[in-house]
Amino acid sequence: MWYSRIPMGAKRDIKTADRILDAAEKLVQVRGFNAFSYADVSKAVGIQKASLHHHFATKTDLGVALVERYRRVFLEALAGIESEEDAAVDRLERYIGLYRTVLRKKRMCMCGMLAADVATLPTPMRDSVAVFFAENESWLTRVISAGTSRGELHFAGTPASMAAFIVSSLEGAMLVARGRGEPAHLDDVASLLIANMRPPTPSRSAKAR
Amino acid sequence: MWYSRIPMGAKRDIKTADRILDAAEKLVQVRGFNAFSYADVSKAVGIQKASLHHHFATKTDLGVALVERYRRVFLEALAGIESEEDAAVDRLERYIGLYRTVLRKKRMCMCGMLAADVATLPTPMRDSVAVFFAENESWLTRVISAGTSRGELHFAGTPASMAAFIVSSLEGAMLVARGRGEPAHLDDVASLLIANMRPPTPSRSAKAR
DNA sequence: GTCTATAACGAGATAGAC
DNA sequence: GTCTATCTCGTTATAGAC
Repeated sequence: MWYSRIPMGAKRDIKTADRILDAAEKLVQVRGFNAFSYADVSKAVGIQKASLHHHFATKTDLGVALVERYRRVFLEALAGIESEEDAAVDRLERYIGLYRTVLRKKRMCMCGMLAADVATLPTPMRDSVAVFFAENESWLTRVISAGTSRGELHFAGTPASMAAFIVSSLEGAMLVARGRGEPAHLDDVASLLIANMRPPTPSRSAKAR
Repeated sequence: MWYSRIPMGAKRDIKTADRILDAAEKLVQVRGFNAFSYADVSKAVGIQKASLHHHFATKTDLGVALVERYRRVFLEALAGIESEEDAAVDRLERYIGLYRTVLRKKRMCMCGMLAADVATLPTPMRDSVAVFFAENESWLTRVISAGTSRGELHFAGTPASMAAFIVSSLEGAMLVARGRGEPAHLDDVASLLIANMRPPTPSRSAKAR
């Protein structure tokens, strides 16, 4: 009896919870945490409002689950990049690609969005958002350190400060791209970012002097 | 009769409207457009909710007035910088100072905030936000063009693309600073930004090769 | 121009049947 | 696990007295 009910029930539960998370994630990325409601999620998932509370008792619970899943998925993507690319520039291009993919779906980075909403967020969500940025900078610092020591990158400042700089530039580029209504803005910023980190090519740097 | 009433009435009207705008501006910069209410403004200004509607009939009207005033004040600040500083780097430092001042008050750039809320904004607000960024980039492009032609700046890319890059970096730095709960983040990004735009000093660039 | 009072609606959340 | 029904509160906005 129990052995037939629990696994099935658990499976269904997980699936519905994920569908809720998917819908809520999109809503947060497009509208922000304060501008979506259980009614919106209800419509998107095709389930009644009250049923949502069975999976996520409060909006805070839903929000915390949302950020934690986002962080986990992002970290997995970073690990994938590191295993697939060797050159620092290629790794950075792939990193930028993550942002591009989000913006192409007309969304903002979820944690960038939540950073704007930070004053109104429940504390556990706020903390998790801070960790997201710390994790990003930490990964980038490692990639950049390896790149500089191999002479693949060149810039003023430390790898850690450049890592922080990259996160800010890309988050800002997404934000401004939305504000200007011009998705291509992110591409322009990304190009310039990479261009200014490449080691000087003897033939080209002639123009500067 | 009319000559004594109209000027007085008009004066009082403007003053209250400005107090409302001040309170609402702060609320938008801290919480976002969807996370503040007429009740919040009412409390801050010390006037009843219904009275607010006399000055700004709808929240959309208030929002449009808010962005337009913000743009105007910002443009005046930019004009002031241009008249007080000559060197490109000094002008850029002063420009960055505008962002620093906002963040020190624990606020986000209003248009950066509204860029996050863009999907939920009434169209006239959205348009005005887009113009804010265009105006910023246009001013920066002029400053950077002058700086590069005088040899005060050095970087890969065009003045216009660097202007867009600077706006994105600073908006992103404010956003991430809030998300991380570390106001100093903006200073770090600003330092690196300037450092990577300075022309190469012969003695120091020795380290690179 | 400001007030009190209230309308009309949507939010997050709960109770309890199935 | 999902449903219907309902509660309570906060939201934007209006009516009309002063």
